[in-house]
Amino acid sequence: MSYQERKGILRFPKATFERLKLYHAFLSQIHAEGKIYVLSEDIAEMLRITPEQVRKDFSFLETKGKPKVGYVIKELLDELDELFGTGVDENIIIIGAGHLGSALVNYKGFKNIGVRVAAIFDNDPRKIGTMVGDLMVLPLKDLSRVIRRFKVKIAAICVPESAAQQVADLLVGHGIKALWNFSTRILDVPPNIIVQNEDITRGLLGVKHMLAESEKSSSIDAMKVNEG
Amino acid sequence: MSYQERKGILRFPKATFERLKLYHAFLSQIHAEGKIYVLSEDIAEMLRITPEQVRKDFSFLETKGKPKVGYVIKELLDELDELFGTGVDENIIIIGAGHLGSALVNYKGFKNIGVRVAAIFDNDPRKIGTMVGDLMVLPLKDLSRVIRRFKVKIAAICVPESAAQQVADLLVGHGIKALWNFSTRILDVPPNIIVQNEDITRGLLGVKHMLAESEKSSSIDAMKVNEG
DNA sequence: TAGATTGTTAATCGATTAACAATC
DNA sequence: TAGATTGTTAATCGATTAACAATC
Repeated sequence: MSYQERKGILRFPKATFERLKLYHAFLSQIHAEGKIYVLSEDIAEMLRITPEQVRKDFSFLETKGKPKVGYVIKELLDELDELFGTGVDENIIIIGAGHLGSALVNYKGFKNIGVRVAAIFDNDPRKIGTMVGDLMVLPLKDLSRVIRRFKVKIAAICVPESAAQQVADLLVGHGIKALWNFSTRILDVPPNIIVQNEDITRGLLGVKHMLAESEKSSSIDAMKVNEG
Repeated sequence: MSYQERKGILRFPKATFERLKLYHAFLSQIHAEGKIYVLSEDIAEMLRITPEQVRKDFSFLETKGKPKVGYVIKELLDELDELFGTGVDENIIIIGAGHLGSALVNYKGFKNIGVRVAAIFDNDPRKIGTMVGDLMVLPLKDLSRVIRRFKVKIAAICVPESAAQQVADLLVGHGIKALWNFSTRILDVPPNIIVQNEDITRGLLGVKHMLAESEKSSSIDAMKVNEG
């Protein structure tokens, strides 16, 4: 029985799921460094959580550790890879060929999580036809064709805030299921559409706040914040 | 008594603080559209939470609403602006003049949250001296001078994963207090250093997972995920 | 074996939801 | 006034932490 099938039954607490993504990142890292085993203590230290939390989270997985030895990194990683479907490639499109859109096209990390950029779009005639990385910038009229051809379900919105809602409407109209929103705009879309807000200013607001706090009191814990 | 002073006493639950950032974004939006009042119901709908949650969160603020009228948008916004210190400018630096670093330099949203990019650095001789937006790419040897001169506390890490830890060590060595980490690397830094992980692949992992879930069951709620 | 580490259950803590009185 | 909406307290739910037995 695969994870896909089991998932309906075996559910993770939301908080656990968020941390599983971090474990995945850290485990990939130390696996690449050639490490074989890892202790809950090692993971906890890097992620600034407790070892108990790590073990509790892992108790939702099938991988088991050995007392005094820890967990086999590869085993955890394989289970998480299957859980996150990093092997199953998903085609995404990017709307907006500005700085951010271009950065995404050239982003190297997608292959690790089973994501591929199928196309990039813009409505500026001066950008259409130019190359961004390996891709030629397409006009929005090609949207429908590309979405159908590559079975695209996820679209990244990299347009100015003023155009974000309009673009979201257009994408939803063409059957896009999930919006990866890099604009600061809070999007208004039907409830069945997944929205992942990636507005980076929000992270910085938190940092500014923590800095202000730490300047007053020197005893600060839990200052490592992770997205997710 | 200002918020800065009060903050030590008046604490927000962490979950509330995260939502306050979203309220701030949404309120900015409708304020710009010229709206004067807002109901907890309106906010809840856009943010995919409940009106009760909104009112509960607002109960930690000083701004009060009026039954049947709602909240004065400007009043909420002013309080949140003060709370987040969006008026107090903070200088940040960017390490890595690749696609992402350049996108950040050109990012328009910083001014809304009181952040200014003071400089961008790279160690590639071919990039040093070139212009990125209004800034000239500086060599890392200028780091110390710039940090002191602009009282920089926050640094964005936009270098490849392989260089991220090294860059983090360098920055911490120069007195940087908060790392805004765009690499996929989980950084190992002293506990008094604030780390905000902005690795975007993590958001996409969640989206892929939700898509897989929604393909099995059609009754899905809580699918709008916000960074924080 | 003794000591270290895992895995799990129980206790605590924090966050959300429900209920409802107050008020416009 | 009646109805809608806020603000707050109490009840529920979920997540973290503590405790500790199992095991290598």
